Amino acid sequence: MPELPEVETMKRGIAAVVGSRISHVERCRCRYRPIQIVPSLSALRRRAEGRTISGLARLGKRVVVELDSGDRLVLEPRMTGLVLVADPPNREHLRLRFALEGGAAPELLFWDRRGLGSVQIYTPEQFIARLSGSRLGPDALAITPAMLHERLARSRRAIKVALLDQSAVAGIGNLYASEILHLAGIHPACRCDLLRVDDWERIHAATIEILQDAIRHEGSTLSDGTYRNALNQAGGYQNHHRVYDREGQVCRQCRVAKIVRIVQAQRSTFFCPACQPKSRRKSLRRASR
DNA sequence: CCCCAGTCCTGCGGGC
DNA sequence: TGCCCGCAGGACTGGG
Repeated sequence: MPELPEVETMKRGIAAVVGSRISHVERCRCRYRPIQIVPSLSALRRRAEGRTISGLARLGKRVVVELDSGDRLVLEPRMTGLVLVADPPNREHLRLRFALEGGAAPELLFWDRRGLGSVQIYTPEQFIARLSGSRLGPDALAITPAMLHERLARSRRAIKVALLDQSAVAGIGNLYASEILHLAGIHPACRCDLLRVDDWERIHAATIEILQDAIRHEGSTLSDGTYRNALNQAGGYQNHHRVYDREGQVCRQCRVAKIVRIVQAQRSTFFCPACQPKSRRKSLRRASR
């Protein structure tokens, strides 16, 4: 579930690892299938051990650990992965341990309950080839209204489905796509190619506002409790959700309609039928009555 | 190229 | 009480 705000919170939470030297990389013994390491555990060890962490970045839903060699260590939590510098929720799902020296944090941990996450080590060239251009779009907090329009406006897909396309814009996942469209007042099933310029401007503004607000609250920890920050603490944004996981509850904006859940591309979408009408004309007619 | 369905994985909750 | 099934949705792949 970690999307841009959760991954940004994880990245900020591990700031203490910058300047530390990675003394040892250890794949934890556990009864589950080992998580994917690209290209391999031995390559990760060879290229990371002895190196100093020179910086941290985030790209979409990935944490990027920059090494003094120029190599980039990419931590990709996917559904249930966590990046920690404190004790993880349990030991049994701990996947990878980076022992550190010379800094404030003794270790950097990758924990993943479902094991869908992935860890990669890339040269600068490999990093660009894998994580830019046609593979991964601009980060959702760096994109401009014009870029968003350019990358999505010709698509015939529903806007909610298109916002999940990481090659168009990186960082938005299933939860925040619903939140963004509610703030923008746009029905999630609207076809991208039927949206107008001012619709894209509202989607862009809502994207920035929702993601920044969620970062301020350190992300969303849903009822399954999986997401935690780098210190194994829950986020707070779940208490501010406009629509996500609120099916049947009254819309916090209009205070009249009830939130509806639909399925798009095999994923849940939540929206308010009053605040997000299918066509603008209908809502204008309603407003003028 | 565009888009969708299927796949990976584990934990949990509902139905019987 | 236990077992089975469906669901959760990150990214990727194969195929229409």
